[in-house]
Amino acid sequence: MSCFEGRMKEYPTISIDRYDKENVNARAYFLSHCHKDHMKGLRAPALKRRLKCSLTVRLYCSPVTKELLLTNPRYRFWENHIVAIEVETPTQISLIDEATGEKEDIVVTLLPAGHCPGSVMFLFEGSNGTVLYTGDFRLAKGEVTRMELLHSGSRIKYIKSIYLDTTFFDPRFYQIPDREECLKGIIDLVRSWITLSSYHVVWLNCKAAYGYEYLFTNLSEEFGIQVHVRYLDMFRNMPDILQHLTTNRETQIHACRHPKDDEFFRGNRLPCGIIAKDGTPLKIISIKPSTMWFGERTKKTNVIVRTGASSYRACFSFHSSYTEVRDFLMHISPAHAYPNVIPMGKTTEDIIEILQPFCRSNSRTEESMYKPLGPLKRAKMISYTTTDSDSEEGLFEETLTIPWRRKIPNEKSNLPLCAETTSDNLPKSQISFCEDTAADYSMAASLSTLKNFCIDCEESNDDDDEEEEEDEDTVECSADQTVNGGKPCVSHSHSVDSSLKKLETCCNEATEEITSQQNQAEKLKSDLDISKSELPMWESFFKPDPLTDSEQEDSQKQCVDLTGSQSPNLFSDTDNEECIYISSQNSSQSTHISEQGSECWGSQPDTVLISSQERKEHSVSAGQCNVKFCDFLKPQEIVLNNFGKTNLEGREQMISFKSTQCLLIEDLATSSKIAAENTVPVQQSTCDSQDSSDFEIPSTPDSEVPQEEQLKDLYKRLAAGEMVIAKKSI
DNA sequence: GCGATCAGCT
DNA sequence: CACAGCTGATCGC
Repeated sequence: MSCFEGRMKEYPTISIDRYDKENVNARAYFLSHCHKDHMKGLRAPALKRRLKCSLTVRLYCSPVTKELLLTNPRYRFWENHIVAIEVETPTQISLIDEATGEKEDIVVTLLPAGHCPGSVMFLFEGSNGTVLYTGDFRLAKGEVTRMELLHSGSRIKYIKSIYLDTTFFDPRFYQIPDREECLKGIIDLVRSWITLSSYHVVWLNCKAAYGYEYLFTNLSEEFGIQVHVRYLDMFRNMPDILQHLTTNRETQIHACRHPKDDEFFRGNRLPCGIIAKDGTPLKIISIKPSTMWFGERTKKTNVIVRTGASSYRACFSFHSSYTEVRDFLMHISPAHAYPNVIPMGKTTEDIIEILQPFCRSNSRTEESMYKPLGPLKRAKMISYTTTDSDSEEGLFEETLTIPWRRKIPNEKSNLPLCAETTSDNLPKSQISFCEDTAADYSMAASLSTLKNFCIDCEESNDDDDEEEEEDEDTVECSADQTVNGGKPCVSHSHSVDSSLKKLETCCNEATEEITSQQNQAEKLKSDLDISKSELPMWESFFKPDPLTDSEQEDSQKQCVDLTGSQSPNLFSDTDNEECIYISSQNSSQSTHISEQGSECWGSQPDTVLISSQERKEHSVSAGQCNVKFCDFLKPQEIVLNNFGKTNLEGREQMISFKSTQCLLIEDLATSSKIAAENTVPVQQSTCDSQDSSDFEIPSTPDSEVPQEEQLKDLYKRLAAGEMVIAKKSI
């Protein structure tokens, strides 16, 4: 939840995402997206009075946010005071003090934030410097490098301050599976259920908030079935979303709400109360998208976890993970960073301190001043337009001109369409977007988080939440795995020996991982055609601990039970490497939850883990993932290459702790002028060949890659809680 | 009656 | 769980 008070130090006469108290008197208001915690005071009497008295004050937001806001009758009074600004269109705004006539000009640019429909970041450029307010955001690693308007030429603009979404800037959320992986997990689960019969329906237990549209539209496209929701009036002018939703209850995918929907579900009824026409009871599973629930889990990182007889949790996040935020912040490298979200039990100062190492102006000035200033990666071979006349427009401002697969929902179909995969026809660019190399985590940051991480990844989860169902038993850490900052965790006791042993194992594994990354990075440099499957995966840190023999037996037994004789191997979880990966080749022919299985669920002992952990190349080749990133992300962010030069550079930089490159500090006046002149979307063509330069990895002069022994020593010292100080090698 | 705030819940 | 948002109780205007 946002704790941002509404005002930025640099531009205190404007208010963002807060409209109470002193914010009422702002010269201009900004709204990043339509979530209630960013709308505090937005319909309060004080603000209504202000609007009546003022001739100049306006609320600025994206066109989609304006639409969503004005659809709510309670906010309709804003109609004549709200100004929609096109995304990625630098726009000058005059901030006028109505009492004195004093005027200040500021250029604001809205940048897509990938949080929910209409969500944006605000980039402000004016006499007090360039500042970025991120609102809430979810951007994949590397995406920031492709945001042209954060760059000047090929270099990142000098950002004086960033006001940052720190919701998951916490090692517990070190890595969250990316959007397409989560989506794919859900799609696979939904497919496995609704294809059993027309009486099999899924209920998406989503909280009433904007942000799940991406899920609904993709499910709808995948299966050709509209998703039942209680209301859809807010999307009346957004055909892209509207066509995938329905208020007709006769569908197999529901996202409807009812105040007592959990009670309904327990009674095997949907919140909307729909029953089969012939009286046959519907067979319902619930899928609850969650992030924090998964953040607490350390043993399994599967994107889908069965939590009850017919209940599942699906990993789904509107916010960037720790590594995503870190990547974003490291690329921006602002002089100052302020958190918008303060976790319980922490103070703003605590978080500022954590953010400080990623800023330019910290004490280790020279080291931190060295910044690769990663060149802006431009989209290649993709064109898009703002004036596309087909029905794509409306929601996300701009539209890809390249076609993506589109299935028209079949409203009348009673039987679910087991959608055939057609991604083979897709240009690869559409599905290979935003793969991470995973090799580009910075060494130093990894080192600095290792200690926390080791502790974290072992943290206990005596999670006893979830439905009070008889077979409830999510497989979690056993007591002897518990380490918490060297102290026993509250819920479990354990021996110090076993803790140390675990820690040591963890560190050894980490060393191997880091060494592996080193080698891989070297290999990357020499072999640009390297297969991505060979890239080291930090996620392997999060791999489940090997199951005990009995657990394995249970797991296998359960898998067989559930799948019957159809495809027991699908459920093999014995190698502890990949959990259950359902390939596109066989998933359409074999279901992975059998009818028979479902009827036996009451006696099933453990959580069933489904899908996930597939390597990146799976998500590319499997072709099941019908992702329309453009729904949330600007087309220019879709690129064909994925090896993050910036991050590799950053990694190298951090390995060698060198500081050789100057910062480009932009002339503010020039910057403002450029911004003001660019009142149309910046679409400069990249005449210089980015194709090759994106893959060039210049080595830092005199850099020195640490040896394994050195790293081991570092880890030992980190594990022992010692302060590790990097030697400057110049 | 309405708004603000908080506890409780999901 | 602190995600985002509801409901209901209480208090003040």
